[in-house]
Amino acid sequence: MKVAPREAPVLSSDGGFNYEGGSMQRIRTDEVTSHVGERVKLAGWMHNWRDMGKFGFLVLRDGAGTFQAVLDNPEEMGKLKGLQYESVLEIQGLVTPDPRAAAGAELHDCRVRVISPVLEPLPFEINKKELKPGLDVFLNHAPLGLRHLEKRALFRISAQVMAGYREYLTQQGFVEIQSPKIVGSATESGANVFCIDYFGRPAYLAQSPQFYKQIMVGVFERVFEVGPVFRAEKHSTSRHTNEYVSLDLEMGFIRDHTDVMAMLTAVLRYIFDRLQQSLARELELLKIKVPSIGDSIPSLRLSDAQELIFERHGEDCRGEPDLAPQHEAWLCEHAEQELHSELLFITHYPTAKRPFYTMPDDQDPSLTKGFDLLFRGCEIVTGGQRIHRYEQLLNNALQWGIDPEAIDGYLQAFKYGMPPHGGFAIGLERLVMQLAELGNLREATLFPRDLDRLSP
RNA sequence: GGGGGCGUGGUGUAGUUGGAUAACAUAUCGGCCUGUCAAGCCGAAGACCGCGGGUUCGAGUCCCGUCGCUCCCGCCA
Repeated sequence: MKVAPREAPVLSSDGGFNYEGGSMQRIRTDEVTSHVGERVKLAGWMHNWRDMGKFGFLVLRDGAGTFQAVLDNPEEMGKLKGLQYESVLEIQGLVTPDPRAAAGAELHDCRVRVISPVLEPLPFEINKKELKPGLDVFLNHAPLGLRHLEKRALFRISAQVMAGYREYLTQQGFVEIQSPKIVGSATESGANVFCIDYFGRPAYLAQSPQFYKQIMVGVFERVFEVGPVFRAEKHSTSRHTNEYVSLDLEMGFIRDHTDVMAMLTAVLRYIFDRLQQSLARELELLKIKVPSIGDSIPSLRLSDAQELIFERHGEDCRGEPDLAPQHEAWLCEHAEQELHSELLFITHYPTAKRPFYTMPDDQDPSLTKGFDLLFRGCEIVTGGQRIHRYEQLLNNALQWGIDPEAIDGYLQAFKYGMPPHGGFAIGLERLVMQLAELGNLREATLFPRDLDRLSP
């Protein structure tokens, strides 16, 4: 891009935020309307500038939102000359009520101060209603693109999902933990792990807090964790990345996996209610329809689900150990039409397909007390009851070809007594992706790590 | 690891069975405008059509290779 050289704008002598007359407290854009008739100071990014000739409208954006200032002084307007959008400005002005302004008020008689000028044109527009660039271009410019109001709304939702998760579980007597992300052995066989050099010894990035949260059930009974997990799978799909945030939980003294499913149902209901209360504007902006959860989420056994697919779609996947993405989509269609639910539990996956610590079903030990939760056609949670007796767990480990030595620390918890327990892991980005009906998991990830994306 | 699709100004797209100065929107730059809010109007600049080779009188368009992106499958959250 060729840019004509311009004259650099005149900056304040300190170039910073504090200056003479800077004794006035800066307020945020969402506080302005409670200062009608007063002079206030705002600071933020030049979101838009509509030059009408003798005057113009400057839309300033800060962490809270946007606010309009009217500039009609040639000297103040001249300070914007040569500045691109996203320049950081400070504006002092009189809060004046005006029905013509979207907020019902605006700043008049403004004085502008340039804090950080932006001189190079932006690679794409971020002050329009919709963000135009394709995924790749967007992600390469994430530091800029994430400033778009829709992206901000999305990641506020993401933050509130985490906050709601923490809030509800804390109320229910759960203790938040942080398990190590550098581990000495792979948690679950099969899944690929990232190997790192740990002072000359091989170590791995944790692919799940599974062992640690189970161990901590032995301490607190009820624990949860919000943290990153790492998967070295070389997959390239719209619903996988190599690092994501896992909302984990593990709880003791359960009757069976249905207690865990009930807790999951309750926490999701709480999160969804909370979103509607605290982020109504963001939900509206993104046209998000939050699903309603009744007394319970409908549930199907895997074998029944497969039977249903055979009957309704003619595809025979009966006997398969797992569902294909197409099957999940079909089942969710069915759940929405017949059961009036956008969420659907699938239970009783075969033992052979689940990890060694999964509790087998009492009636049929070839099946497990494990479940998945599907949401609008995509798997967002996996969970189940775990084996709590030492001998049974040890035998299973051996049967699965796992060296007990390698998971010695984990087994220790069981040797010294563990209650019946179970838990689950929600994929945060998956949940948000499905909630906002996005086409790609990366859109729900701030800085996605995938097969060939390591920055920004 | 396997399969499909797409690469055209900064960005997003159009470009017909191969045909002459590659179009549109927006951004950028200049000008006009006292109520914009995806501002509007006038003007300018900006792309050798990802790269390499081939077919042809002629390639953005067809073929081969290559690189990049994207989607699907396997695996999973």
